[in-house]
Amino acid sequence: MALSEKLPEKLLRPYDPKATEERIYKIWEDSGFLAPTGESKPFTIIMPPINANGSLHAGHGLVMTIEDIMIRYKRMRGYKTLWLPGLDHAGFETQVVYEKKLEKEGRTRFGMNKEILYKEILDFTLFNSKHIKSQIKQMGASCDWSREKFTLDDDVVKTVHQTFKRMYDDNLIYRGNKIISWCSKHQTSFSDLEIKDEERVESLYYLKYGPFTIATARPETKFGDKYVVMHPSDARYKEYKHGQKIKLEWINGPIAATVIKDESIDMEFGTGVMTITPWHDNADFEIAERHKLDKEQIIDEAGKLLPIAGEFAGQHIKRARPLIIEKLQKKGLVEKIENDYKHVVKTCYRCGTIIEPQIKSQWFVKMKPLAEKALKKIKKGEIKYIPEHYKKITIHWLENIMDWNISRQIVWGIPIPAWFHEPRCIPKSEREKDVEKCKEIIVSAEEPVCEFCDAKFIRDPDTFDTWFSSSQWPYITLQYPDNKDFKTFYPTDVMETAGDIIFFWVARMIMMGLYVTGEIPFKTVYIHGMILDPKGEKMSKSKGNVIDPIKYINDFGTDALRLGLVVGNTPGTSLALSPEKIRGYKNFANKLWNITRFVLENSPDGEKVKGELKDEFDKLRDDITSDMENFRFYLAAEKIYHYVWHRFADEIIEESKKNAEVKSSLKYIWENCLKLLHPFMPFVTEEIWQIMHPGKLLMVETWPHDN
RNA sequence: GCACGCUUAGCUCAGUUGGUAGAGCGACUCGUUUACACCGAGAAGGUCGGGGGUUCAAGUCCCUCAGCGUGCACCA
Repeated sequence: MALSEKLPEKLLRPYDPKATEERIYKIWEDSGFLAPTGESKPFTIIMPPINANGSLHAGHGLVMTIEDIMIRYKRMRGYKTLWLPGLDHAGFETQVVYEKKLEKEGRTRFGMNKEILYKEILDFTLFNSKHIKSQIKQMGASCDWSREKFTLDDDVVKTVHQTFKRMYDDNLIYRGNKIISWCSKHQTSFSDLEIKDEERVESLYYLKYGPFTIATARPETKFGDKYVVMHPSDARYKEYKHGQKIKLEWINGPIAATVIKDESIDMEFGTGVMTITPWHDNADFEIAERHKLDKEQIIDEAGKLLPIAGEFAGQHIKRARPLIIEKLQKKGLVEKIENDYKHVVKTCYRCGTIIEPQIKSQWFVKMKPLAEKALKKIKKGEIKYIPEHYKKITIHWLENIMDWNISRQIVWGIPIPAWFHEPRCIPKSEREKDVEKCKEIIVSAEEPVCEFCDAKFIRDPDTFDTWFSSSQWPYITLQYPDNKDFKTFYPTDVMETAGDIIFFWVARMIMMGLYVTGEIPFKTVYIHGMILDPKGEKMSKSKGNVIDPIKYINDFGTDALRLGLVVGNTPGTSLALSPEKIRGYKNFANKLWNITRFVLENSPDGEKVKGELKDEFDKLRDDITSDMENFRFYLAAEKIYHYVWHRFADEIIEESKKNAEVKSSLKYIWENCLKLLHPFMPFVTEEIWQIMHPGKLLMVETWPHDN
């Protein structure tokens, strides 16, 4: 009988992803199987929340592909799978994107009403969220939309506030007046991780400072320098005593300098003598703290000199430097200038502006106690890292961790629930002496009332570092502490993310998870590599080589893109993605289509495979299953690809044309191949399954196993 | 300065506990026979960065050198 008469008409034409993918996704969504079902063992992945300030990029495409592969595999293995999607307000990142938008419109955030600015960014974010979500669906992500979370949802903010209060009460968060990293362009402080080191060649100025010569790369900070520091055992300066005062002529006239002896001085550098600017330099700040020295601000938050600079006051430091040198030269205070001084400057990771350290009152998290708990768990191997060397990197970072500044001077973020007492108490007439009991700081989401006086509390205008809330993502999304989801799905199974946020996010999630819940937030960390452009270069907007994954989907179909992203992509290693590679996998999707046509036309139902063909397939199945269990998706994908095309299609089907027994085995093998392929190429395999088994879903078929 | 990673076919990369090198793409030669030209058959192409060591056996383990990349620290 000519079975082809029964074939659906579309099977007679090439496979058309555009006519298929959206329809198939809808079927999955409507099926209810995107949510966890059944009472079996759970398998959980919390999706790294996607920044809602743009479009999906190739890296996101990879996240969606790898996580979906894991979820689909486990779902077919019968696990109660939860893949929880989320979107990120992405505090500073989004604010920067929005500022650029404002700039294009000829506007600026400075001077804007804060509420209006917040509302505008919120609208912008919500608009982007819709777009991003539809792109996540285009990638075929079989995540549970009924549990979707946004980092500014009320319950998220509530938990973040609770954690802050708990840590404050536990003395793990403190208000510190310390030296912090300040970006004068973005007008906010940063944590150490947002600072990028950049090597530059600049001038090193040797200046006469009374009887000494000091070397400096930053003459514009030197106005307030009144301490001259040297090593206690430097023989060259043994005649000068610690605390000795020396009168000398400086930039704007005579000053009295005080000699300080400190062991942190490198006798080999320059002349072995330096002056310090504690307000604008980390090392100088430390020296000043040790010897309880005065600290004076020289540069304001916009990068302009303060009145202490005399005639230079109000000038931007960039412009002022040559003028200051000119003046020093006129006064005969410049001994020499070295123009090839190579050193590293700290810059803002977003705009490259040189970071100006400033002393500011900010909130800090005491990291040492948190890191210790995390280190114990990681060293014991309770969290598995793939690839493993990320474990070493994490341990190294945790062992040398510094306190974390979580205050940001930006509008777009979760407000810090802290209130400061008005500077002056307003005594309640009848109990005047109670005023001494007034609390300076109260941590509370709602405005507090002072019990002891009539003064008001002023809200901390700052917002949290976005990573402070992100680091709580696993237990927040599962609605710690009382929700059934938290009890069922925490600790989660896999955290799959990019290597560049291993400290920003992964390590902090471990610390916060352990602190708040007492348990690790995930058992395995899977770090994927970066996606590079076809030439192997990092994609960036400024280089103009950013690849839009949606373009690839339009040109070749999602399944082809997914396979292109996963084959040959070992964890932690970068992958150059080229259209040629993806085109190859588009052809493969079509190959599946044609195989199906041949199988349906030639192979009867119900036959099982026997003998060598069976042994061969069983070995492949076991091999691939083992690869899936061990996160070797790049190998599993390649193996099934190779078997289907070059063994099953090229040889077994050809053989079946002459051999009836082989022919009768085709359908059984093919159906099992489709199952093995499904996690990688969900759309085309599901579409084929719908043709072969109308009304059934491949997504929830059982993964091939030993009978 | 310290640490980590990479170096395998023209290109992009695999190679899981050591067993005598693979895939995709590209280039080459054929080919339309029961699905598929978004195809098939065939052949070409590598002293696995250099050097040394362990071993019966090394792309794989150890040492060393070089190049590339990344992270961290110091930085007057």
